[in-house]
Amino acid sequence: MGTRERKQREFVDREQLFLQAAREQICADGLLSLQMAKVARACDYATGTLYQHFASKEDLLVAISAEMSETRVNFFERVASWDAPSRDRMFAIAVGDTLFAHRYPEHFRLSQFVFTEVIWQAASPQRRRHTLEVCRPMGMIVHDIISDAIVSGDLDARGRSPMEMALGQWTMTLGTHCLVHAEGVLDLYDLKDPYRLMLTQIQALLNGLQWRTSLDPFDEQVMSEKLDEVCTALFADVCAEIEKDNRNARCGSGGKHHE
Amino acid sequence: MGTRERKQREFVDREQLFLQAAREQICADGLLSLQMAKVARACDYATGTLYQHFASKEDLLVAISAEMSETRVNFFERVASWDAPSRDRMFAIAVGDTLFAHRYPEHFRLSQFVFTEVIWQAASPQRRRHTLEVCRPMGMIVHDIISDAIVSGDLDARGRSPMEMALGQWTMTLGTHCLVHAEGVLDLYDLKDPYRLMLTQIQALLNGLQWRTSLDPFDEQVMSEKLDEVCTALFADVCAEIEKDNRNARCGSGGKHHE
DNA sequence: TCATTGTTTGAATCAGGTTCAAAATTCGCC
DNA sequence: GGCGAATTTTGAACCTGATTCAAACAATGA
Repeated sequence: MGTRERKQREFVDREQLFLQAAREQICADGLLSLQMAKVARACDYATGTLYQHFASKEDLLVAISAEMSETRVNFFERVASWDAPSRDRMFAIAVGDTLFAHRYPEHFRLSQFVFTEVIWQAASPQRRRHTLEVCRPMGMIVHDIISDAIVSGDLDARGRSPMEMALGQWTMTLGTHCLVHAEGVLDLYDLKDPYRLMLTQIQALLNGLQWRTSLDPFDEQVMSEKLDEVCTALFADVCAEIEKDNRNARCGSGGKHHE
Repeated sequence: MGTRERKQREFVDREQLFLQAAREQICADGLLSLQMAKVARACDYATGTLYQHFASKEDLLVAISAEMSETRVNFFERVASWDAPSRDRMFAIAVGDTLFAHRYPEHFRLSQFVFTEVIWQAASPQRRRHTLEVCRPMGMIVHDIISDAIVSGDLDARGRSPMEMALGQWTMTLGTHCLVHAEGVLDLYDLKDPYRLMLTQIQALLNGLQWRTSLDPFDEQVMSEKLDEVCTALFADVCAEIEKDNRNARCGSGGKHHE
């Protein structure tokens, strides 16, 4: 009899339900006002039941972040299976990330919070392990792109490991996400459209690493073409959705937007 | 009579005292276990008095971060008054930041937390304004370095504003700080000494921006020389302190170190 | 000296995360 | 179906720690 399996599945489903409800609450009222009791109530369960799934509020937050990361991994996977020069794939990673940030504006806000010592350490070790596991493929995909680049002669790593070569782009995207969510900071210097600026800087970085084929990052024409290429080849659906959603409330599955 | 001024000064002193105590508590027991009542007690004041200075716990955290940022600004200022080629100064900014991170390991951990929506929004508007004001000079110094570079012909900004040109390095350093504090992430890919790797990537970026004079970022010899140059010219004291403190507990003014 | 105004105090309040004994449900077996 | 054991769910009670505020205190000034 599949009783055990059914139970298992129901448990997973319920977890999904909780995660979904929590995500909606975050989108609707902000990270600040997420309350365990409210999440449980919203799903018609008692508070205690929620604690069967998540060891603490922090644990829940990390779990949400991990779940969204799975979607993010999917963006990376699209790039991995793209048949294009290594440098274009590397760039596509960055583009995918900016699209992801547009499509799920809450993700990086949450993830910035979650990777904070206070939250991260308060989550259960299993949760932390699982979360890192979920994120791992992103790194591996980048790793493979760089390996390809080295093998094919597009890039001379000069004895550096692939991930060491990746660090610049990685930190640049990460830093951009941080900056975007640090309210008021970009305004200090009147910086608009940080993601577009980031893509320019990334191309400059790739040039500096002498990753073939070099291009002029300040040529708007060329950049727009590169961007379009990636969007149509890999992220047509996402771009369409972003278009559609523009000027609409949207988040996860349709709560009112916070603020 | 200077009664008003004396009062004012005493108030400022007390605030300093609170900030100091809070910083020590964070260093000793971690961000998690900072307690308002304990901070007040440690200074021999009642809890309520602490609230004369800080609107909330979050407000206090932001204030600590702002205070440490003043020290960080000092690092930037040293670079600003350095008589060296623009590119070397730009690089020195990054070096200064890595030294700052070594010297005050708690700062970026805290600042990552503080610029999180949850904390930032919970601080008082005045505090937020003041904090941004404190940080502003850092951007301005970078701005001026880039302006110099453009004027002197070291850099062709191609119509970009100085801060737009700075964004790559800015986000790269920011992202590196984040990564360093995201426990477990660097281990995933067995990355050691992220700050050294960052400096390499930054040189690559500056090359990619065609910022004169280009150098080989993968030449350890050259990089070490550049690094030494900055350390001896601008941060001799800091480097000496770091040397000295190596393998010692230290934080702010000598609490036991957390974890 | 006494009223006034401003400051400090810390016990009381409050919010919300977490626990856990009791109630409900499910399961295995006859 | 009926019964007791095992598991799951429940939600009110508990607990921690931030925040408040009425009373005590201190400085000011006439």
